[in-house]
Amino acid sequence: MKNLMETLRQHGIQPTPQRLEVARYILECDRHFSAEQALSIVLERCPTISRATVYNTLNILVEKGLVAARVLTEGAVVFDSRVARHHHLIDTETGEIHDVDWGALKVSGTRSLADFEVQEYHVVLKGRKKQ
Amino acid sequence: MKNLMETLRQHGIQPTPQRLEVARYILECDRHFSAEQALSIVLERCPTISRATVYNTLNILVEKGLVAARVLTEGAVVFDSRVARHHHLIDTETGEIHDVDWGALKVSGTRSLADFEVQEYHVVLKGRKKQ
DNA sequence: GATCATCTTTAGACTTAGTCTAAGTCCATG
DNA sequence: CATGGACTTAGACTAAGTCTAAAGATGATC
Ligand SMILES: [Mn+2]
Ligand SMILES: [Mn+2]
Ligand SMILES: [Zn+2]
Ligand SMILES: [Zn+2]
Repeated sequence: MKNLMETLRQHGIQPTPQRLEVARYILECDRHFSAEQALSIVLERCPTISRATVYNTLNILVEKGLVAARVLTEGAVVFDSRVARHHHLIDTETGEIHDVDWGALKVSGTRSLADFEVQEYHVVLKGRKKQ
Repeated sequence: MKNLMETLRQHGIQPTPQRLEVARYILECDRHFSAEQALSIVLERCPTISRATVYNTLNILVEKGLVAARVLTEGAVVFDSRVARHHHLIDTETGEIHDVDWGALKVSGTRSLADFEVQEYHVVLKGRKKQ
């Protein structure tokens, strides 16, 4: 959607060609992707981009709140272009990660955790498609 | 507690000296530990044990239900000697992982997730100690 | 427009967690 | 004693990610 360059600027990120390619990938791709996935696709359009730049860019985007980094499965951090809070369901057969709307689940008790101040939480579900 | 050798046998695991050392570590250590942590401590008592054996043993213990493997933070799978279901709270300042009793939180809505059959779920909370 | 500082990118080395392999050890059984 | 199975070992290998040092681009200032 809307001007990528503008979006980056509004978030205080200098829009370089490399950063724009990474950001473009995020808009076009699956919601959840790893840094290595992003790297290999961005490389097709921008054959000289370095691994370091892709990782740096993703980390900047996380820092500035444009994507979220989530630790859901083994092996690689997953970047999530949906930053609004929601839960995740992992298909135990395929490994696919599905979003679960925040409103679909209700968690109670988080306010009463003894001497901890809870800043955020989310539910990680595992299951499989019916049938 | 109780005879380690017996426990392994009861779970269908051949109790070798190396496996007993790994199991002993689990009983004595922090509840949540990484494979590399286990390796470096077990090495002190059993200086020729190999990395492969420690990883293999941990994986067998998981398979047989004696410990649980959890993906909670970046960087390494965490093994959890408390296998009964519970939630986790990650201290954002120290990185420490704390257990939250299953009964302390209530999650509703997991049964009504459209075409998914939920097999298990847990809540991952982030926060910090009050004060 | 030339100068200089700062920001950014690059290739590749490096690190860490984890897996794999091939050879060797240690039984048990015939 | 021979064979086989289960187990361990060292070390090579892989994959994700970080770091570095040098080169390149940008931008403010004169
Ligand atoms: Mn790995
Ligand atoms: Mn790493
Ligand atoms: Zn998501
Ligand atoms: Zn736990």
